[in-house]
Amino acid sequence: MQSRTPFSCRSGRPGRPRSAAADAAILAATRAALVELGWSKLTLGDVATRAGVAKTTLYRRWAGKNELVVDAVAELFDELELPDRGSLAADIEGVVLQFAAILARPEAKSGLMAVVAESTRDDALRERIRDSIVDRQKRLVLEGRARAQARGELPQESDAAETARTIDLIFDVVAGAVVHRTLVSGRSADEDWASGFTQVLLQGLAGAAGPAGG
Amino acid sequence: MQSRTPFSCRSGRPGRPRSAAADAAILAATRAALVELGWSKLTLGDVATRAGVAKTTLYRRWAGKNELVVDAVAELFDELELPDRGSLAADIEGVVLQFAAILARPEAKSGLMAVVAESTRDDALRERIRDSIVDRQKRLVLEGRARAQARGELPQESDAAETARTIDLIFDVVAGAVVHRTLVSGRSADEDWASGFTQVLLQGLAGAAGPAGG
Amino acid sequence: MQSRTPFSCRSGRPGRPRSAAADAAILAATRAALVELGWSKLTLGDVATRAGVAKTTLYRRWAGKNELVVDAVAELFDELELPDRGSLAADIEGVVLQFAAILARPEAKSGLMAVVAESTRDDALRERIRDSIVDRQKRLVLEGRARAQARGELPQESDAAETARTIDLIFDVVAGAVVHRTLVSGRSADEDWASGFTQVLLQGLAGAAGPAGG
Amino acid sequence: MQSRTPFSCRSGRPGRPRSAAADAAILAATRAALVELGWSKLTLGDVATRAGVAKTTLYRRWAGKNELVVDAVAELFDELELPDRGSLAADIEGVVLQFAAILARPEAKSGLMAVVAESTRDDALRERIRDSIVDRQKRLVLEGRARAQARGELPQESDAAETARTIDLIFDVVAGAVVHRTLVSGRSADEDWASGFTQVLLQGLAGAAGPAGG
DNA sequence: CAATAATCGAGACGGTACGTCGCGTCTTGGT
DNA sequence: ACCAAGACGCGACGTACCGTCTCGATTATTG
Repeated sequence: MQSRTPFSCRSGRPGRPRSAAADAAILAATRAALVELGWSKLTLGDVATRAGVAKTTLYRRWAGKNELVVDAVAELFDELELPDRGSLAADIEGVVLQFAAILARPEAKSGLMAVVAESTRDDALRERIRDSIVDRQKRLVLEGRARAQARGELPQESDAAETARTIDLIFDVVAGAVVHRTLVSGRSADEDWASGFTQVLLQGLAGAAGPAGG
Repeated sequence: MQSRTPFSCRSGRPGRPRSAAADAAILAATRAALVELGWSKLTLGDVATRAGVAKTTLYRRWAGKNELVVDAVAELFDELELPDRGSLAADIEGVVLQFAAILARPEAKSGLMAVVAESTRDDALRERIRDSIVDRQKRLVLEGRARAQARGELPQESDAAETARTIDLIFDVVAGAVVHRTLVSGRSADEDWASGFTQVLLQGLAGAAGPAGG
Repeated sequence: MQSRTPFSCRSGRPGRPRSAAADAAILAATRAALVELGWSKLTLGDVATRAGVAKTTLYRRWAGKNELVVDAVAELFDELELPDRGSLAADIEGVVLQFAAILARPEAKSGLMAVVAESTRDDALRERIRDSIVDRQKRLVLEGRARAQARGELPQESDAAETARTIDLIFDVVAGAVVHRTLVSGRSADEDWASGFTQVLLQGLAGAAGPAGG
Repeated sequence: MQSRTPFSCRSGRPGRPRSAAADAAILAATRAALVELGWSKLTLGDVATRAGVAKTTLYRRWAGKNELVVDAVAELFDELELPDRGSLAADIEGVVLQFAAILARPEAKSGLMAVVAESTRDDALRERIRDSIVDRQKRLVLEGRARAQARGELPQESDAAETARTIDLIFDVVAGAVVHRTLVSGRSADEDWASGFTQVLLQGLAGAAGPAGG
C-alpha cells in the first residue's frame, strides 16, 4: 500500500521537513467539512482553519479541492474487507452491505460523486481516482472470485484477458448498482435489497424471477 | 410531456409576457457551456451571455445552477427509445447502447454526475432529478419487461409490490453498471461490453461464465 | 474645477448608475485609515469596510492603492487659499503656514510622500499627482505674484517662458522647503520659521543675514 | 564614520563569526533591487536571493525592509563633497548639482522618499534617517558657510542658536527645492535650474528678478 | 387610446472564496 | 554559533461569480 501524498519527500533534502501531522489533520478536517457542508460549500480556507493549518500549507500539498477530496475519501474505502462467510452469495452480500454502509456516510456520498463528476473533464484526476479508489478495491472481486473457485462455485478461468474483462464487468455491476441505488435512486441498500441483488447477479433475471416470484 | 420550467406562467395576466424563445436559448446555451467548460467552470453569467439574455432573465426562471442544469440535461434523456429487436437480450443490449451513447456526450457526463452529487445534500434537488430524469426513464424497463412477458421470456408477475421492487432493482443495475463503466472506470460501454453485461444480467454469473468461458 | 473620478460617467448609458455616495464615502474612509494606520498598513479591504462598501466597488473606480490615495489627499489641498494680507511677505507667510498646517495632518503626511515615492517608478501616477495636486496649487503662486506686481513689489515680466520658469522655481522652493522641514527634518513649520523663510526668499541669504543677524 | 549595522557584534564572543562579506552583498543587492523593482515591489526574499544569502541571515542583521533600505541608501549620500570653486554661488551650484545627480539615480529616488514616508509614523525610523542621512550631510552647509565667511561673502555670526536655526533653514531650502524639483515636479535639476536657484537663494526674489528679467 | 404592469438589456452593488505572494519565525542538517 | 534551505502561520492581494438591485426602454393587457 503506497503513500497517497502527492509530492514525494526525500528525507535527506535541505530545509525544514514537512509536518506529517499536518497531512493527517487536513484529511480529517476535509472529511469533517464534507459531513457538515457538503462538496459545494466546502472551502479550502475552512478546511485549513479546521485543521489548524495555514491555507498555504494546504496548497503546498494538494493542487486543489478535487485532489484533496479524492485523498480524503479514498481513506474511507480502505477499510473494506471480505470476511469468509462460507458461500459466494453470502460473500457478495457481505461486501455489498459494507460498501453501502460507506456510501451512506455523507462525506463519502457528496465527495465521491463530485470528484467523479469533475473527473469527466480532467484526465489526471480520473487517473488519481482510479489509482486511489477504484483499482485499490478490485482486490475484493479478485479475492471473492478465487475463494468461490476454490469452493467450486465458479469454474476455473484459463484465459487471462477474459478473466480481466470479467473482473471489470463484475466490479462495474456491483459498484454501479450500489452507487445508483444509494445516490441516484436515493434509497438505502439494505439487507433485503442486497439479497435480491445477489440473486440476480448469480442466477440472472430469469433464474432470479422464478424463485423470488413463485 | 409536461413543461419543466419551474415557475408557472398564467397566460392571462397583465404586463409583458415572458419570452418563450429565451427558455430554449438558455437551455441550449447551458448545454453548450457544459460541453466547453464542464460543470464547475460553468457560470450563469456566461450562460446568459451565450443565450443573448440578461442574468435577471435567467434568475427569473431558475433558482440556481443546479436547477438549470437538471433541466438542460433532462432533455437529453428524453430521446431514449426501446425499438423492438425481437428478444429480451437484444432489447436490453439496445437500450444499454443508447444509454451509453448519451452518457458519452460531455454535457451529459459532467452535468449529470454533478447534480447527483449536489442532490446528496439537497432533497428538493433530488426530487427534481428523480421527477425529471430517473422516473421518466423507468418506462423503458416497464416496456421491455411487458414485451418480454408477452414473448414468454419472463414469467407473469402477480404481486404488484414485488414487481415494483424488481423494476427498481433492474433499473439500478442497468443504469448503475453503464454509469460506473462510463464515468468511474472511464472506459466506453461498447457492443462487446453490452453483450457481456446482458449475458450476466439474464443468466447470472454462473450461467454466463459457462458459455463465455467454454 | 474638474471631477477627479477616474472613469467618465455618461448619464445616458444603460445599466444601473454608479453610486455617487460611494465615491465620497470611500475617499473619506481612505483619509480616516491614513490617520489611524498610515500608508503601509492601509489595506483596501479595510477602506472598503470603513466606507460600508464592497471591495469590488472600490476596485471598479480606482486601479489601486496609489491612485486612491492621490485622490483622497488631493482634496485636502483644495482648501488652500490666498487671502490678501497687504504685502508680498505677509502673503507668502500666510500660504506657507496654511500649507504647513495641511502637511501637519497625518493623512497628508504619510499619504503624500508615499505616492510621490511610488511615482518615481510609475509615470501615469506622476502625471496624476501633477494634475490633481501640484499644478492645481500653482494658482497660488500666480495669484500672489500678480498681486505683488499690482502693488509694485515685483517688476512686470514680459518674457512668458521666463515667467513660467520663475513660477516653477518659486513653487519648488516654497513647497520643497515646507515639505522638507516638516517631513524630513521632522520639525514644525511655525510662524518663526515661516518668517525666516520668507525673509530669505525675498531678500536672499546676504540680505536676510544682515537684518536678522544685526 | 561609525558602522551602520544595527546589532553590535562583539568580536571576542564564541561561535562562528558573522560573515562580513554578507553585509556588503546584502546592501548592494538591496540597491540593485531598488533599481529594478522600486520600493514597493522589493521583497526581502528577493534581496536575500540576489545576495546569495538565506533570509535568516538578513533578518539577523536588520529588523525589516525600512531599516535595510535606509542603510542601503545612506551610503549613496556619503560621496557628496564640497570642492572649493572660489565663490559662494559656485559652491552652492556645485553641491546642488551633486545632490541632484544622486537623486537622479533610481535607487535613491524611490528608496529615499519611501522611507521618509514610512518615518512619518515611526519615530525610530525617523531618528535613523536623521542620523544616517540628514545630519550627516549638514556638514556641507557648515563648510560652505565657513568658507564664504572666510571670503567675506557672508557676515560672521555671533549668536550660536541663531546660527543653528539658519543652518537648518538653508538646509531645508536647498535640499527641499532639489527634492521637489526632481521628484514631485519630475523635472531634472540641471545647470540652468541650479543657477536660477542659486541666484534666488543668494539675492532673493526681488534682487534675482531684476538682473534675470532685465 | 392611454394607463398600468411585468418584462427585457445592461450593469453596479454587497458578499464570499479563490489561489498567490510576501512577511517574519521556525526547524532541519551541514560547516 | 553560524549558515543555506525551506516549511510554517498569518494576512493582504486583486479577481471571479454569486444573487440582488436599480436603471431606461419595451411590449402586452386592461380601463
